[in-house]
Amino acid sequence: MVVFAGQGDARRSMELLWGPRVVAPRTGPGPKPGLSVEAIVAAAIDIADADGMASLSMRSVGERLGRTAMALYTYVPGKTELVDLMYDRTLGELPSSFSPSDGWRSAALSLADALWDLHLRHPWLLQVSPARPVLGPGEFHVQETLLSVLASTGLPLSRVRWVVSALFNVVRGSVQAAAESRQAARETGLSEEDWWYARSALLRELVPDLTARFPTVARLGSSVEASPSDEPYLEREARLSFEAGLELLLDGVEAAIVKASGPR
Amino acid sequence: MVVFAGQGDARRSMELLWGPRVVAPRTGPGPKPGLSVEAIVAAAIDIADADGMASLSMRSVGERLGRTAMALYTYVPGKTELVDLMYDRTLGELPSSFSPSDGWRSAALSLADALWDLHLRHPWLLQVSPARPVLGPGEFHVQETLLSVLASTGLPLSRVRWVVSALFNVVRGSVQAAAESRQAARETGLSEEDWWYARSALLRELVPDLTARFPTVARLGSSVEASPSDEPYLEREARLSFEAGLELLLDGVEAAIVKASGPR
DNA sequence: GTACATTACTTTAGGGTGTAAGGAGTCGGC
DNA sequence: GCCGACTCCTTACACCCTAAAGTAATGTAC
Repeated sequence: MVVFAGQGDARRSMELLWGPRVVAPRTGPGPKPGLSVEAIVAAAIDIADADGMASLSMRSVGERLGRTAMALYTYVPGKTELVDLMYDRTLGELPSSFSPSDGWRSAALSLADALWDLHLRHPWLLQVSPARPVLGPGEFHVQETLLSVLASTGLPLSRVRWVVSALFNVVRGSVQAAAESRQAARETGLSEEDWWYARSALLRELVPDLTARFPTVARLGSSVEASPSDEPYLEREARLSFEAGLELLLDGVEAAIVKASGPR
Repeated sequence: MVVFAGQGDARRSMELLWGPRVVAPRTGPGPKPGLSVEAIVAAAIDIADADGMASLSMRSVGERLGRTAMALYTYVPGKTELVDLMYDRTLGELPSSFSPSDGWRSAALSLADALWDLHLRHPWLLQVSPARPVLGPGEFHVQETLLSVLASTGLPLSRVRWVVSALFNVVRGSVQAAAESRQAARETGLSEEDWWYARSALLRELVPDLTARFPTVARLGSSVEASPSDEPYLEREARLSFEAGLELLLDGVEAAIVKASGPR
């Protein structure tokens, strides 16, 4: 299920997101803090990377740090805020140097590539809904990078905004397919090919009139099966879909540039 | 959180997806079934539509039907399979008549529109991950509709596949923003404008050097604030992003058509 | 008409989850 | 030396999904 974000105390959340990463040692009474927000977030990210978002619980994070679940509540208001922090810190990992010196198109391509890699390294990112903005430094960083690269097209910023959002969606959608292909293979133990084979046999048995009911899909399916490969199929497919969708989108951008500068 | 799907008994799941909607009355001993798979799925969809995926539990579905949670397990193997059924049945609602008689572009536009509407009527669809295919009739129906409309461009089917996936991703991404804007306003009670106002005030306070650190984002933000409207902002924004992204994509498709048929 | 197999449904129970509440324990400042 | 502040833990509750076992209802076969 998609994890929601950002409905707790706004000020507290924002302070956690933007506050200094290393807190100055407290000068008051009481025992020294044994943990820190950053340590908690890092542990949570480790867990999510290794075992997926389903394994992320306050208990599991606490255990990894040698504490109980409740110990975390001293540092973090709740799980949603923790997820926000994980999301934002991870987005902050995106490299920022995409010089448009070689033209906006190649910069956009390598930026999209970096985004793809980022999501594949942290597949749980895809289970955090991007719709409600977190408004943290990482998110701003990504937006700034995307916007500034696409702004070098010369298009008005208000249109660049749409381009950015479409590009982001295309990347997210296709990398999601790739990530879940991997995850599924690992979790079910079934290789993807075996899974697919079993399913299509079942389909043929239970729905004999499949090709008649969905002719175009069937046509596509047969053309696909004719060209097998050693690579995991769905993952390669996702990568191709990513590249093709991106090209399509950038062609659209190019057309928009021509249209905007053409009738001068 | 994203709901996963399809890891139970494959045969049972497929039979539920493709089997007849009205089961023939059983002939044999035992009490008469008081429920049916379809009734359960319909109740679950009602709950998800009204109160969101978070309120969907086996208990809540059972209660709505006047039964306990466990009663459902006679009809449905588990919650994941129920979600699969909900997903697939809902996708089946997509209208299918998009005649490309007025040209592929207008057909694609109205198809995308119908997809948008469908997702806005059933926002929980966006919380079901589309990566792992359910392989039910509804999903096939959507794929068939998308493919056949885009196939009328004349592009080779293998490329149409990419177009379909990119289009689907753009729709999903933008409608997700719109849906969660509504949902957030309803759940938090805070109007979106108020929410945004509070957040941006906080941002200015906690991050005084925001415009220096993220100049492009800041430039966009100021240009946006200059043109307010009575409509909910994020939702309108999402709709505009949808339309613009779609146009961009279709421009890309047009360019591909020209390129393919040009050098003849 | 009665025994039996079969099915629908409930109850109980076990192992998860997030987190509210209150009770230790620990340290600095007076 | 003690107080107050603070961190951390234990306990507890309210949910969640679902396995297992028990109960009631139904139809068939004798």
